[in-house]
Formats: sequence, C-alpha cells, structure tokens
Amino acid sequence: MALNEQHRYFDCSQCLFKQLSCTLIEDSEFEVIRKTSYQMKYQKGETILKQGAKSTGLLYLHSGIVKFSFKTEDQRNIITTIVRGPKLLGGANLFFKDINIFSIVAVEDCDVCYIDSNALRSVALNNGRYTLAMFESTASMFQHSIFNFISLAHNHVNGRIASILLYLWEHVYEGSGYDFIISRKEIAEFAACSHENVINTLSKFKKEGLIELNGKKIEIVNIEALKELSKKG
Amino acid sequence: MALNEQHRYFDCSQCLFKQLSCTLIEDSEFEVIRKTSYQMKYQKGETILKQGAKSTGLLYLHSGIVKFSFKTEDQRNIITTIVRGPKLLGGANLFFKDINIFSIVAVEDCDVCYIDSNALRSVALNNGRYTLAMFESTASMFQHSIFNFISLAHNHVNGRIASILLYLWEHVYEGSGYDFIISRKEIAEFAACSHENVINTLSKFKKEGLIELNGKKIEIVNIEALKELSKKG
DNA sequence: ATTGCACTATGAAATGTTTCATGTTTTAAC
DNA sequence: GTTAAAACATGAAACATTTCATAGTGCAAT
Repeated sequence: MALNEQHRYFDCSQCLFKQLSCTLIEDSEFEVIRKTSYQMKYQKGETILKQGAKSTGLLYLHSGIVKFSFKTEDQRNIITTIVRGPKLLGGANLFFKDINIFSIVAVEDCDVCYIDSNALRSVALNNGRYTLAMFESTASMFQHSIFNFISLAHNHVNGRIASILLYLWEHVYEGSGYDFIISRKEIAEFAACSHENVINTLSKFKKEGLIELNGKKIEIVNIEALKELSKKG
Repeated sequence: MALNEQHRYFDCSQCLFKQLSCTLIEDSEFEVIRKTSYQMKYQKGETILKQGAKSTGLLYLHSGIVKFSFKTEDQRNIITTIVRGPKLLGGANLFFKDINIFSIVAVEDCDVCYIDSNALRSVALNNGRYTLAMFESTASMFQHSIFNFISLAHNHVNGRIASILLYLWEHVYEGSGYDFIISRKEIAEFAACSHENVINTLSKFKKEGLIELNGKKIEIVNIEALKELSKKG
C-alpha cells in the first residue's frame, strides 16, 4: 500500500467530488486523481493554504467553513469571500497557478482533500466534457464574486454590511448546522470598513429590528428589509 | 456561398484567435467555428452587447477599446473593466450563459467577430487541451478583475483613481495608437465615486506633478508616485 | 483568583466624500 | 456664427467614515 493510501479520514467512495466527476469520467480515470490525493483535518483558525506559498494542486473542501484572505503590502487583511463545503476550491483563483494568491483559513473545523493538479490535468486533457464542466463551475463562482465586489465597491457601509449578512446567512450558515457566529473584525475585513463602523452598524440594525444579537450569535429578523438595504446602498 | 460567408470586413487567415486556436486544434476544426462566425464594425459609443439580452455566443475583439458596463436596479451605471483588442471577450463573464450580465460598449471604434458558442462548444468537447487553454486564459482575466476590485473596495478615492489611471495606461492605452482620453464621468463610473471627486483628484494629481492634462489627453508624469498611491490607498 | 489578551462598545474629533448650486469651456448641430 | 447640449470645474454645506481615546466583557493560561 502506497504511503498516500494511508490515513484516510473519510471514505472516498462517499465523496461528492468523486460522484460528480464520475458522471463525466470513468471510475478508472478518477482513480488516477484519487491515488495522488490526501486528506487532512483542520481546526478553527488554522491556515490551510498560505498566500505566497507554492501551489501544487487544488483543494476539495468536504465540510467546514473557510475564508479566503488576502494580505496587502501594507499588512492590511482583506477577506475576499467565505464559503462552506462541500466545494471545490481552486479553479480561477488558484488553479494551474504556481503561487497561491490568497490564504485559505478555517473559520470552522474543516475536512479537506488535496488534489494533485498534474493528475487532474492529465485526466482533463483527455476529456473536454470534464474540463468544460469545471470551467462552467468556475465561471459561476466568478460571477458570484463579481457581484459581491460590485456591492462592496459601489455601496455605502450600510448596504455593504447588509449584503454580507445576507450572503453569509443564505450561502454559508443557513442549514449548515453551524451557528451564525462571526467576529466584527472579520465582517470589517470582508466589508472593507473599520471594525468600529461594523459595531455601530450592527447596533443600528438591531435597534431598527433588522437583526437580533444573542451572545455571539447573529439572527436575521427582517430579511426583506436587509435586501432593500443591500440594493439601495 | 452561405449567407454568413458574405461581408467579411477583415481576413480570417490573419486573425490572432485563429492563429492561437490552430496551435491547439486542427484547421478543419477551426473551420467549424469560422463558418458560424460573422464580423461587425462599431463606432465609438455604440453598444455591442446589451445587458439582459440573450447571449448566443462570445465575442472576439480584433481591434478597438470597449468598456464592460453594468446598470444597477436604481439606474446607476458601473464600469467593471475597460479592455482593448485583440482579446476574446466572454469567458467567465458571458461564456455559456444565456443572458448577458454586462453591456459591452465601444469606447473607440471596434472590429469584432461574433462566435457561435455551440460551434465552439462542439470543438471544445472533443479537445481537452483547447478547453484547458481557454480555461487558463479565463482564469487569468479573472485574477486581474479580482485585484482590480480589491483596489476599488478597499482603497480611498486617491488610491482608486491612481490604480485606474495606471491600469488604463499600462493595459489599454500605452502603445495602442489611441490617445489616453477618457471622460471624468467614465472614470467616476469605473472608480465608484462622484465625477466631482474625479475632477478634484485629477486636479490635485496635476498640482502634485503626478500627471499632466493637455486638452482632453491625460499624460502620466510620475508613474512611481502613482504606484505608491495605488498601493497605500 | 489573577493576569493578559482579544473582542465588543461608545463618543468626539478629524478626515473624506457626496450633493448642490453655479459658472465656464468645449463640442456638435443648424 | 449662433445656439444648445454636454463636459469640465469650483466652493460650500451636508453627510459618511475613520481614527483615537477610553472602557467593559469574556476567555484562556498561569
């Protein structure tokens, strides 16, 4: 048994990435990818991939929540997006590039699988349909990011924070089993404003009955009003 | 001769897209794509693709300059990027989607070629290498956009306008044969600020010796100082 | 229990940005 | 040439945001 066949935390036959892949490629082709992959577990706060480090492949996030984090030259932290598994990470932001342009940090405990890009590439070269499917999945993530950034760039803080609360609730926390808990500092790094402004804005939203703050947990009370805010700026 | 074989403004044998494609696919395969394509000329100011309209393919911009423009629900115009030919447009922002999410408007006179996505797709399905090459090209455009948006979302107006001037100069106007002429209103829609703020900022940059304004033409005087500004915000 | 640390919170001052009012210049059309 | 429309420009007032100072809270390590 090869070294990388050891220490499998989770069962590859149940993997969604395998199931998705194998509607487009043969099981034998997927085996090429699986053999070179290896599994890891990360705890809340741990860095899974580091910005600037050499990238040898891409990442399948089985479960958990991660943030994409970017550090500017003057040491400011910027969160570009937050996603929850199961999801294939890489694609347009990391795929086929030598250097990671973002760090990926666990926001909740994560199960991940590292996929060697050479193995994936060798399969993709022989299968246009598979490559096309990954292309389309990447294009869809790209569109999502674009609209996220348009909201950030062209709205005021109220609208930006409303957008982020909605995004996090609808696409990350709702139905995930995790409580909707995220620090003001992280919202600030996501929304491109000071953490004081986040605190003020959340307090204001609470006074206006848009959200409820229970301990560290955020609850959306009036989702329609938040949507209005996120549109109008 | 088929209808779409008529009215060829420019010679397909000289087309860069063909030359690039044919290093990866057979000339006969490219002929499938060429046969379904048709050429158009657009003048400054004309809309080439309209946001919300049905998308039947993608666009090869032979020459000229275009802006990607997005209209929000409350009728604000936002420019997401400005590019010059030759460049394949579509990819992650339009490719394989039914509806155009942006308008594409000619900023200078343009020669374009409409490429039918079904034809391209049929070739791509049989050729993983070709699909992969387009994937990589799209991923690269995506990265560029992301950094553009990070600058917009996380910097102040000085830094944003400095970034935009640098981007436009280095990637669009420099060596293009076009004068670096763009209205304050367009910079404002690109930089996500009021046109008054653009006017003030450009005047300030001029006073500080960063740029020179000759008639409508913008000249970069101190590119290093602009780069500092774009980094520090 | 105490200490240190990170997060939350608030108000005031300083700064940055938009909006509004107004006027000038440029451009295109007749 | 005259005129109308668009773009450019400027200053002041209104508004939004950050920065700074200060302090309470919860949590983990000792």
